[in-house]
Amino acid sequence: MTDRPARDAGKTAKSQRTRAAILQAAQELFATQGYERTTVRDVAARAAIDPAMVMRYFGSKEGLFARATAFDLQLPDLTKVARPRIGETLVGHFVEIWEGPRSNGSLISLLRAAASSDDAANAIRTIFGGQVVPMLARVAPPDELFQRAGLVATQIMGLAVSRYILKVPPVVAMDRAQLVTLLGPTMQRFVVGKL
Amino acid sequence: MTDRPARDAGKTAKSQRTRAAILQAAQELFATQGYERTTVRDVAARAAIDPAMVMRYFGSKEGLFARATAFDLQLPDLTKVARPRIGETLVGHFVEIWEGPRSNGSLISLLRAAASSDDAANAIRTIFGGQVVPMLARVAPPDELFQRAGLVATQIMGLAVSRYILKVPPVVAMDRAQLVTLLGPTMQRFVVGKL
DNA sequence: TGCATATGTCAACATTCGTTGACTTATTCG
DNA sequence: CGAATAAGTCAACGAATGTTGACATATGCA
Repeated sequence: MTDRPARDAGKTAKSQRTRAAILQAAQELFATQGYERTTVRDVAARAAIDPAMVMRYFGSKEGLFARATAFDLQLPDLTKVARPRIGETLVGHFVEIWEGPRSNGSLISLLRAAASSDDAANAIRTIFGGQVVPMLARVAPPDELFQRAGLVATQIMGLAVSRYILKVPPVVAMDRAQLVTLLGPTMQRFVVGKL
Repeated sequence: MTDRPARDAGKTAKSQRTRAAILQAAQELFATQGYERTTVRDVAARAAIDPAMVMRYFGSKEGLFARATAFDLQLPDLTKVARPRIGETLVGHFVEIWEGPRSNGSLISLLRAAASSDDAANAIRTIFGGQVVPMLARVAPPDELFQRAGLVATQIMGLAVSRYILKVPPVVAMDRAQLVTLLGPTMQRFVVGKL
């Protein structure tokens, strides 16, 4: 016998494609409808596969959600950014993550889910603690680091909520350059300015 | 026959009490769990009444939600506030609404629900258009009114999301006075400052 | 008191959901 | 080729949900 211990693991190229299709459908639906309103059947229909395949590949709806919302912010090294432009850089980077070509709806999915799930909220806190705080630690005053990180969170999350979830008209109407110009100074103050 | 056209309308004092109990239970649950995860049975259990009573008094779960999230921001008249303190006043007012003694979880309920419901998101947009914009119109430059209202939205909603939904630790740790001090200047700039 | 109306209880409904297991088809490899 | 394994299909399950209607009880008025 061949020593293949694993059964039903996605090995072939074809399976990778359907797996990716499920993942993409899930990301789109989670991002636009949140966790509860997104059903396994909806995901399967959009991916044009059988609902049972979702279970085969991801174990459960929660497993699928965990995979669909795993991502890396790829935050910049702020020590390599001209100090007066840190605020603008940060705002631009987040908007790029949300709207840029490589964007999937991951962060927005998580944010939507966090509204009714402590697990999702905890995932966002982990991202902040593990990615945003370390980034700020390189340029912000150490004794105010967490406070400043919290302030950054309020502005960044507020932008995301207003623009992508609540869809507040004037916020939706702003283009990326405007967002950088208008929110950059606030961000600058939160990171390295006088509080 | 008596010409009473309506049947089963809450007329007696006793019914008003149970009606209020249902409403309070609903507000608490909607605020902490969001719309989807809050079941009619949960509300009934917390109010110590029968699930059928919820339907009798509010028609449907959606009807209950609509009643539980109807509220008035009671925003201040900014023309009576010293101009340099407008920002601090606004931040303090919102925190008071959210945490003060007369607070019910209405706004937070709506915010949670908006994550997965376009109707709820639209309700928040209506509140902004009907209450926040008119308030700002009395002190903000008219040609930038909507843009400034949008910026105010990003900061206020961001604070609410970070503090009450995501529960970002440093944001939760700040007391009201700190919030006013830290976010006041940003608010000030968004309302009457140089953009 | 006695009738009418409001208030509350109970059980059941139809539907939808996540999940499972048996089955069939396609693919790989000796 | 032909056996073994992966990929995909199908029908059904048990549980939970919003909602309904029949029924029982309490209350107010003539």
